[in-house]
Amino acid sequence: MSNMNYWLIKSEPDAFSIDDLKACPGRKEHWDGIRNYQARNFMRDDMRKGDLAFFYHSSCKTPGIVGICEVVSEPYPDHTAFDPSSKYFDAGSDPENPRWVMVDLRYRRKTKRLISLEEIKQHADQLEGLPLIRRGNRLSIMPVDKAHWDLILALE
DNA sequence: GCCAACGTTGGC
DNA sequence: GCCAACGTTGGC
Repeated sequence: MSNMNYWLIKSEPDAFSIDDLKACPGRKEHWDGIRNYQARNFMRDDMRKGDLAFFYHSSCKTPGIVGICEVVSEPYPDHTAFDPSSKYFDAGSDPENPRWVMVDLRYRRKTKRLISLEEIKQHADQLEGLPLIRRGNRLSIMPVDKAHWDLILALE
């Protein structure tokens, strides 16, 4: 897999944790509800089957990377946008031309320990351009350079 | 719980 | 097309 991409995806553990993903049938789940255009564009244009992603816990006691998952589908329409009863319903998403997409993610493993945001920030000089450590960052799906991926994993 | 940062909406 | 108001994210 020579031209695969690496990612970081955020999830609030109170809503959906790495353990929740692990507990899913087949250890996989569709990653619905992305309603941010920048995150959508990354997913739609650059995320492909076989890519790997850090699973990051946000809005919790110690935010950080807790595991690794794999993209196991190509991007496809997020059907929750068409469901009026869904909290992700978007009347502006036309089923003939879907506005939002999702992918399927499969649990790979947990990291040996939590790699905290605080610790990642300590290596900021070697992680230039990583959106996670940019001020005010709110991206829930972001690309991670291979070099950055390797560096962060080496902290494990 | 606070609040800074950011994205989106909508009036003009 | 500008920009104020608003809602959300997410670290602290």
